[in-house]
Amino acid sequence: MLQIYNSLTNRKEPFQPIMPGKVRMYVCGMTVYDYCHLGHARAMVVFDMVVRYLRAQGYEVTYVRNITDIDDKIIRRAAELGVSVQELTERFIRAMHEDAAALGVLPPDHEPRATESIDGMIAMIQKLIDEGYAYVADNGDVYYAVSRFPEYGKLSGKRIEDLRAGARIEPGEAKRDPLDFARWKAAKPGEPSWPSPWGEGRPGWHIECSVMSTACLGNHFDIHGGGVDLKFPHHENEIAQSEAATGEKFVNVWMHNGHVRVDDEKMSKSLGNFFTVREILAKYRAEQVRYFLLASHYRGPLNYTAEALENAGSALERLYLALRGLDSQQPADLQAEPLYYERFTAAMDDDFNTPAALAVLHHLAREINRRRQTDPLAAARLGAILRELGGMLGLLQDDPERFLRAGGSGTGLSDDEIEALLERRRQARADRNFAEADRIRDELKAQGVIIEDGPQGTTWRRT
RNA sequence: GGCUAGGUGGCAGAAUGGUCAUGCAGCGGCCUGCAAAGCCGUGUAAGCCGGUUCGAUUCCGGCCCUAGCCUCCA
Repeated sequence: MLQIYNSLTNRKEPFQPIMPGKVRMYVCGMTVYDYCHLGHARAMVVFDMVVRYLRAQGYEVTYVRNITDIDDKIIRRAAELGVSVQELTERFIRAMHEDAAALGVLPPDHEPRATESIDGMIAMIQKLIDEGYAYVADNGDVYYAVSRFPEYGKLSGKRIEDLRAGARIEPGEAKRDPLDFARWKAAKPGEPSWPSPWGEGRPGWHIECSVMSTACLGNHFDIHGGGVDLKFPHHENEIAQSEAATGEKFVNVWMHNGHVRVDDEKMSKSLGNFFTVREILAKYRAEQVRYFLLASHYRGPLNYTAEALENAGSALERLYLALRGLDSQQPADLQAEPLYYERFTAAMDDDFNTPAALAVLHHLAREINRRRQTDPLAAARLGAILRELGGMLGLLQDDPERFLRAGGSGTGLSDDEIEALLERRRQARADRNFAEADRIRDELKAQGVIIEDGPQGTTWRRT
């Protein structure tokens, strides 16, 4: 039975979909004004893993991940770069899709954009005004009246009094209460704007997620995810808006992934200590990065270090080495070796414990290596299971030989050149000229090629 | 200051009231012409102080420390 840690109740709960066999899930995507950094990548990979596992367990999943393509930072960035808001957002949406694909992140079923949901936002804001949850201020802004929603703070565990003590009102705002937040911002000159019953303007943050999620998934759905930094105020405000507007419970299970850190500090744009996915992929293999992201539990912090990335690469290489040379035509019969499948499932059912699930993959690799000489058929069957379970994590889907020969760092030698050197070495070994054979091996090693002499001949891989 | 996580071996990182995590690195052995890969074996642990218990890394309390949120953020 799948247990998921619910941020709303702060404990693990058995997962019960609203509609049997179906899961409706929404995850907050990016605000597209720059390239994805590793923190964004973590969120994408973590929830991709969740979707893959749910599907592998037989659930029919509808997965929505939005794009926020209008907000203050986007407007500012476009102005800085001297391009239109649309040019800017298109550029970074394309980049985000490239990064996601590289990391093995499947496209969501729906990817709504804020700018395509303005009508829905206006409708929801109007509803909030009609119901008394929002008001039009003197300056033309529309604010949500937090005091009207008694359950405000239930997700983040905050009390309204505490929040009010630290809250402040920015110049130019016309809130009745410091906690109130803008739902519609009156247009300023030169900014993108849309017509509304309250005049030209643009939506405030938070409303787009309430609108896009309920539009795609209904007023009440199963899972809502995002980084922990969105818990407050973003998700708190989403609940306040959605439940006030629809009168229904919004989301059953809230899932929050932990931060990526650098030197024990949160990786973030404002601290400037971030690494973009592009920078990282220039140095490390995409699947290695994915392994790294899944090698610690999704709710915990994840420290970014070169050592950890290299460690992930070695661990992944071990799994591919186990798969190399096996008969890949064997079907994956998970029930044939129930021990591994049961342990894998037990790990994943425990709030998506991917580190424990990866340990099961390594147990499989060891068993394959033990048996590959004495019982190749059994080894191949275990290999099929290893690939199948790896697939549930979005790993091990590459051809092992291809993966190992590709290596991480580029080498100057082409495949043909390597093969030619290996042929010369074969001859040298046949002549028992080991000095020459070793010289060629050292030459290859200097070029980043590791060779292995086995019973079936010599194999090679790039480091 | 308020709220929330957490402090595990050389590093990363799980589970667990008494027995193996796992990976990387180390050491010994096997295999190999020598390597590599692999297999076998092995060492290293639980922030500090109390308490509960036959027994605690695991439960409870206090303290110390770290991170996050409280303002834009995945």
